[in-house]
Amino acid sequence: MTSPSQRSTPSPASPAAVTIRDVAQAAGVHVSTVSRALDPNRRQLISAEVLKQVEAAARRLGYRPNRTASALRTGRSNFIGVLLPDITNSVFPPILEGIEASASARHYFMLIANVRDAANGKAVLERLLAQQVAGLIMATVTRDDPLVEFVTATGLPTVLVNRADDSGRLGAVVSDDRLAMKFAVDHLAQLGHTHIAHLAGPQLSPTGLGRRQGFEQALRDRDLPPGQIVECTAYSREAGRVAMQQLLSSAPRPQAVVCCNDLVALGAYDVMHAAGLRVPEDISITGHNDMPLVDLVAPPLTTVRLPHRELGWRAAEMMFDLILGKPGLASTVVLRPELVIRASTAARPA
Amino acid sequence: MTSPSQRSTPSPASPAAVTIRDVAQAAGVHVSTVSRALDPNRRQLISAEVLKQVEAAARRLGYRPNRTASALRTGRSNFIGVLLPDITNSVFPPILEGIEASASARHYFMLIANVRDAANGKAVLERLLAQQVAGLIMATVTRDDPLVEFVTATGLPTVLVNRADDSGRLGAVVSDDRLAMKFAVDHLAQLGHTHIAHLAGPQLSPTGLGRRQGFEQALRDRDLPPGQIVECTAYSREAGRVAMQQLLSSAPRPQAVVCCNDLVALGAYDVMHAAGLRVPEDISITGHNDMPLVDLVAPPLTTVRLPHRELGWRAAEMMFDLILGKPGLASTVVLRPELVIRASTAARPA
DNA sequence: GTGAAAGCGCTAACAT
DNA sequence: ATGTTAGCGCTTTCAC
Repeated sequence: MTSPSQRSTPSPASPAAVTIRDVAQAAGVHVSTVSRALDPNRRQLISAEVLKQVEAAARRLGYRPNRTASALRTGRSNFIGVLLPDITNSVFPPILEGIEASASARHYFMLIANVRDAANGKAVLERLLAQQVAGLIMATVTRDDPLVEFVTATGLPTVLVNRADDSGRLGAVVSDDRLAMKFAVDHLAQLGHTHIAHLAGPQLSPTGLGRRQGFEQALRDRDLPPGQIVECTAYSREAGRVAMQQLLSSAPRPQAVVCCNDLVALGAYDVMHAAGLRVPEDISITGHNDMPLVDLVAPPLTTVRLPHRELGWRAAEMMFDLILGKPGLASTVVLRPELVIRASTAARPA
Repeated sequence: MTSPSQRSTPSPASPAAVTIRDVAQAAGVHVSTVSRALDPNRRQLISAEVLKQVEAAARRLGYRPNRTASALRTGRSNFIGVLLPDITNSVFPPILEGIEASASARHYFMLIANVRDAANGKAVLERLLAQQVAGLIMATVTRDDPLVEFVTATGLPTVLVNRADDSGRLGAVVSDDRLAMKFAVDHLAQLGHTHIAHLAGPQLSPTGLGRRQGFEQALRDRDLPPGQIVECTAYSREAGRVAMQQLLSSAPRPQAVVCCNDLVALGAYDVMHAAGLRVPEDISITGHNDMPLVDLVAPPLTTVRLPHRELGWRAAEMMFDLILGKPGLASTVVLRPELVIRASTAARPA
């Protein structure tokens, strides 16, 4: 005869939340019957009549099952962790959207942690583990990241996205950086350029290294001479400016510059404009990522489009396969990028 | 004498997770002592010696407190819900960053729900409530949104961001849309324009209405004649194209167009280019939001910059005040935007 | 087909 | 200063 509000020790957060006990009482059945009736998978164990009564009572009382309690009891949460270096970087929102689509279809929630400083990575991961996340997606990993070791030791189902794991211990979904560079170099070569430079990303990041190697390989495949390479300190417009400045100060001036990403390419634009050089008449420029609006800058940027949403979606699907114990078919999935030709690349003057 | 692996009924998700009981046993003390020793707020109740032993045991065993269990016991989760209409819309990532900064400083996690279709809003909210979120931040609200009624009824501490609540029932943190429009109109008036039009946002959204009213008021304040107003069906480049087309087909052609956001302004660019009209020589254009890269489009867009990160941060702080039962000092916080003058606006030809 | 009972891992009275 | 005890709300054997 205990009323919902008659509970004792810890006072409920919201005033008198309705529990499964209240529903059982209202429906005149046992709590376990309510539990079964409200679970789609076990609903059929219940007689039609009782089922109806339970559902009516639940609705009438405004019953909302407490996921915290069921998670504790079953040992299964419906959370996945997502580690990002910078949510305002435009490559991540579509990746998140892909992850979210996969997760919410399974009624999972993402716990997003924006790990600005890599030194915090382990602490954040500890907090995520304390929340009993069922799996993890990491977009933060650098080469030889100690976090990979740590997360492997925990046994948490983990997949990397947008970054491969050199050690091969973790699954990953990435875009084909080498192919992307081949697309860019081939396009420039077809335009008649022979002296092609590269503004490379930080060589600590797998993408930075992969794109640089892809660039070098693509030149070799075409029998072109090795191009100048300047390493940027970051994937930013500012870093692009610095690198381009450095590139231009070294003779001879390249006919084309393949940039590790769009922001770096836009930094190169800045330096060219400041130096009175024209894109693409004096130097052709290519980017990487196809950020929103790079089709509207002057000149519209030729770049490589990555399947960002697909990247996130596939990474999440792979992680859920791991969670469900499905045999891992692929350890690294490599998705195909696409060259988008706009107006920042042009034929070499005859 | 039960070993960690000897547990019975529900098999643990990860093999033999270390519990507080294991630590207690290893340290030779009671679980409640461990609980106290590991809580910064109650640590001082424990003798230095025992404290050291407990900490050593916890570290040695790799103990990780289970937040699910403590949340169930205390009735307090460390989750906040965040409702977004579209995470790939560039205004939201910096807002999320601001929310995340506030939340993670308090050791809370965000549960982000991307509510693409407003019809799903209530279902998503139910799922969020089932997770026992301590508070909610909504960026999805339309005017007279039924969700406001629903969430008010639940009593969940809720704050709107980037959208005010017409009914005044919920706290909100917004940018000053009227002031923004005044900035834009004053700027154009100073350039000599007298015939100024507005591509308005959907009038169902609070921002769409507020900006439109701000526009009209700003014209009146300057004793300018009422301008033509075309309502866009969305805040998109495509909707901007459609609206601009409609505006140009009606005589007389305006000297300047104030757009409800940057994408709409870029849609207006498209139509102008297609019609052989020049920005700003033939028509000046202003945007709203200062999206990334609009400083690099041709011509660089004059627009209104919103303090997006601050918006998110303040909304989260307000929500946490509500959660902690602090007296709500402000129901709606209005932040000041800033006009960024670039090259899409110019003086009226004499 | 339904009920009884146990217990997930933790915290907070209440002892002592 | 530490131990005892009683649950938080739910699911899942095990009976009947």
